[in-house]
Amino acid sequence: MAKQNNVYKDAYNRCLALLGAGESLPSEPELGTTLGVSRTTVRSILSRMEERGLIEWNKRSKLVLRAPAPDDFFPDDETDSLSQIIERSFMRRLLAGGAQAGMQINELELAREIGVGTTSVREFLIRFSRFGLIEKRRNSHWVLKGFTKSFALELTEIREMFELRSAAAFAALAKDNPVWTDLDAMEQEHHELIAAIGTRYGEFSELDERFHRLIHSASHNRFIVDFYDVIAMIFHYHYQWNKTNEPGRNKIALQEHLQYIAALKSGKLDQVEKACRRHLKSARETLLQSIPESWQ
Amino acid sequence: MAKQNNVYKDAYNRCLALLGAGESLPSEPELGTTLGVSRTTVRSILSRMEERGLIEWNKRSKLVLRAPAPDDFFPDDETDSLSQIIERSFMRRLLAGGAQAGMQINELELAREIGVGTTSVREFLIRFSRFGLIEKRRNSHWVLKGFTKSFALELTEIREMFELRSAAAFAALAKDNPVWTDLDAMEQEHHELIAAIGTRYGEFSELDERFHRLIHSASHNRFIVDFYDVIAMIFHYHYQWNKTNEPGRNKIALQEHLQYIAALKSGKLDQVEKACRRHLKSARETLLQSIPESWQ
DNA sequence: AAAATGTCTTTTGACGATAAAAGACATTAT
DNA sequence: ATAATGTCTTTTATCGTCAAAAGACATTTT
Repeated sequence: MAKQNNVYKDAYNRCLALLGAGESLPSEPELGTTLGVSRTTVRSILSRMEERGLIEWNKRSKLVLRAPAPDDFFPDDETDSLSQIIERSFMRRLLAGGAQAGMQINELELAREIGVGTTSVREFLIRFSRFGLIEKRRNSHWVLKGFTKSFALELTEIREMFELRSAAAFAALAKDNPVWTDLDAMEQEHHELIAAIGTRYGEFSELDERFHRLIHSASHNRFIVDFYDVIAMIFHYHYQWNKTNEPGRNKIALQEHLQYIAALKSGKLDQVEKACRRHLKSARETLLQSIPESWQ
Repeated sequence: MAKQNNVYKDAYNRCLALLGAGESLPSEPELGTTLGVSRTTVRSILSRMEERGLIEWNKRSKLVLRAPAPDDFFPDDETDSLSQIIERSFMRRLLAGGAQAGMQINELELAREIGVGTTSVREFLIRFSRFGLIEKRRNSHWVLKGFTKSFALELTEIREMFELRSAAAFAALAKDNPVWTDLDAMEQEHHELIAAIGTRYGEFSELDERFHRLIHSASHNRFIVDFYDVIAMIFHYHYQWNKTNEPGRNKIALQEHLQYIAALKSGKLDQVEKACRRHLKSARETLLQSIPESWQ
């Protein structure tokens, strides 16, 4: 097989959600924009929907015949992109413990075990290398540097530099800048999540990422903005890894965010710095706690 | 063709330089270490040297028969790695002017024009993306962000943050740390280069990179150290691009380095900061001047 | 016995091929 | 005349393949 049609399958599943709403579907270009795919893929989706009796399709008219049933959806594991599959598989091995610093990474072996071609694994490793966890030996294997304490410290050092600077830039933005509206909306979301933290604590991770990305965007610096990808990646897996007292930790973080937001709104730089430092310090400590002692 | 044997050719050329010196060559493993290649490649090199009558090879004895002649060397363009070829070719187009921000980058077209496979071009673009000059649209083309003024400003902003921090860490290192010896040697090199700046100004670029990398290494932070790759890459092509008053500019930079070195040795943090700031400011201005107005 | 050599196996680097997905252009509908 | 559709071309994502290069192991030399 040359290429999986997961883009089509994923877009098809997302398109099923649009069926309930109206009486008929919008035009092909509009659907393409909504789903983030080309018209070619939209037309494949519409073809299948017609075949499965979900819609009646005749040129511009796309009448919805019935609501989608559970078995209309493609299975979740068929909608993942290859790079997601490889990333998950790779991170599972990395965090599963057996991964010692200095270990060699074998492209061919990885590809065989995951069941994909070597090209995809190579490309993944090249993209992954910017996270600072692996390193290439010229004309030879990759070396695992390990998810160690010093990795976490180096990562958070940069994070703190970048976020302090971004926060200061944010606080200095004119009050008519649309980011303040975004911040207000997020503040509201924080209150709602704290109120229901007992059941909704799992939603913290996503809100946390959106909040910090908003602040970093104020730096107007692509290197700072891009670096948040590294942080988000590490924290994403860290959250999956360390579940001890998750609701409690998340509630504290949310409260720190609220103080941080208040400081930003006040426009007082010393308060912004203080609130930012406090929050980043506890984020760092949480990250450090999740690294097993054995990895030093 | 599956793979070029440029590793072998490059190592062969470098190995020819070792022939003049002694009466016979060292062992295969030792040669491998010296040349940075495997024993397999070393043995291919020795085979060819024997065929060409350069050495007499019998097991451990590798007697040198004659000094290498100019036509013993492989042509320079056969010793470059594919990624170097692609990088040069890509940067030439980028700096040749026709490259407007927002332009699409076509993998297939690039591959055809350079005369290489698409896989190599894809891998190059993925690696290159960390320089912040291009961006990928999912399932689609790459977009050129352009070598613009704002790119230069974002790059130098990070550079200044990282280098100020590294310089402070450097100045605080214990006096018995081996980096001080390296710094002394480099100071000497600076004096020598300034004395002969009229003819040797072309050597500045390499010394500049070594000097700044030494300082960054004191940060003990992989993200700071790795970021110097981005700076080095941009300045490498910038130096090739902007040749106006090169000896003069380089002399000034060398003198700034000397003040910077003196400040580091003094251990006085305020002086280090001042010298570092002054040098980075003039480096930034030189970079900005080389960006054509038309690129805004 | 420690290191070097001879021989063989495995992995990396790079290519062409192919289905999926994007995109271009002419035609048709409102 | 603007936008949507039908049709066709081009590009991207991924694979299998193969030579170059690395690496492993047995054998030989000092």
